[in-house]
This record gives sequence, C-alpha cells and structure tokens, in this order.
Amino acid sequence: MRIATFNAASIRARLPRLIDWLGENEPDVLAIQETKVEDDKFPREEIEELGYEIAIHGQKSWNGVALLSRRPITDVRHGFGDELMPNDARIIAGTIDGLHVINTYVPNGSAVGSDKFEYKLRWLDRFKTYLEQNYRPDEPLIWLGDINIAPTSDDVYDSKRFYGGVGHHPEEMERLSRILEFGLTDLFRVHTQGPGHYTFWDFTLPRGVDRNLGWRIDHIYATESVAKLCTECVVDKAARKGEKPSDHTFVIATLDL
DNA sequence: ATGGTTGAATGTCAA
Repeated sequence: MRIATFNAASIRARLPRLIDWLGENEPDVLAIQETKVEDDKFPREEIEELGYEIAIHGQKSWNGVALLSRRPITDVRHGFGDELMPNDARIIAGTIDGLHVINTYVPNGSAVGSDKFEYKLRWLDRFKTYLEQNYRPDEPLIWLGDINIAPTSDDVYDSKRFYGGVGHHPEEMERLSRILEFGLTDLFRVHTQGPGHYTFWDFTLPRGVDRNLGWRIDHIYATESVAKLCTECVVDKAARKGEKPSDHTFVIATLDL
C-alpha cells in the first residue's frame, strides 16, 4: 500500500495538477488538506472517475480535509466528535483495509502570542486526547497531514532564525512530542536523516524552491505495527515546480501491507 | 529590505 499526504491550498485551484499526479502516481490513499471548499462544491466526480472513493469534511473559504482511497473507507469520523471546536474542518478519519487513517490540518498559529497561536496549542492538546479516546497504540494506525510544525533544527532551512517563531516553537514541539508518546513514529525519519528535506516552500520567497528555502511540516506517523512495514517514505519535490503549484508538495509512504 | 505570492471572495483575511 502507498499512502500520501498533500496540502492542496484549494482543491479547485489544484484540480488539473492533482488529477495528473494521481494518474502518474496511483497512490492507494491520499490525504488532502486545505481543500477550501464546502462539501457540495467539492469536485467529486472528477476524482471518482479515477477510481477513488472520497470522504470529505469541508467548510467555506478555509481549512477542509479529504480522504481519497482506492479501497472502501469505513467508520468515517469528522472532527473531534464534540462541540469544543466545532467551527473548523481540520480532521477526517476512516478505516481502510483494517488500517486506521487520520488526516489532519493542524492550525497554522499565525504568530506567537496571538489568539490563533494559543488555539494551535489547545488544538494539539485536544488531538492527543482524541487519539487516546478513539484508538489504541497496538492497532495499525497512520496519522498524516499538514502538521504545521518543523519539529527539529533539520526540518527548516534556517533553524536559528526561525526558532521560537510560529511553526518552530518549543511549545509546539513539546506538544507534538507528547502526542507521539501515544506510540507514533515519523516514517520519513525512519529512512532519511539530515537537513534539506522539505515539504513546503513559501510562495513569497523569490526562487525559494530552487534555493530550497523550505520547511518539513507535512508528516506521516504510524504505530509500531505499521512502521515496521514501511519500506520507503519520500517527498515528491518535482510536484512543487511547474505551473500553478501548491506551496506544499506530496509525501508518500510505501507500506508492505 | 519588514517586502513578496496565492486563493477565496470581492473586503481583506489567511497562509
């Protein structure tokens, strides 16, 4: 099984490129974030024609997540399942061939000290509880998506400059590491060490992709039973280039499953 | 140098 994650920065703006990528790569599962569309306006048919089943959790203008799968998706869950944070579409989860898949768009946080940053920290705390309430570490489980945290100095192009800022703040790193105590392994780091491997490059930096001024903030985590079956985990940097790309690109994990 | 780009929506916010 190959399972991938992609922040589309609008599913409608990215649809032609997404269709091409799906045709060329044929992943079994794709988790999409920032679809930025209400459910009744989601381009369902174009994707279903490629043989994918779709589960979506969207809203107007912002956020929005989707799961695409060539195999049936069962036990679909939207959001945290309570009314604590009801107004943003950031989580969709389902079960595919016995594998629990949780796709999240973690809040960006805007700026350290802002209300949005406090919300990001609370959201990460709530997500830890969500995991514990709904899943067990001895189950096959993947958590993937736009995590919006570069967790180590190797995960951003200028760690000294950005350390303490949003996306590379010790409070974010601490909360992420507490989530991972559930029993989750960062699949990309199982196979590849060192700096320079990124998944997001800011639109506003001139030639930022060529200069590799990026961040590794899109992650694929797995419980032990799945992590030991992971034979490869790669970033498709080429998909960040060309006409009308997203500012993120795809991360793909191959599982011997 | 405190900019720059993109998308949703048509103001301006969010990233």
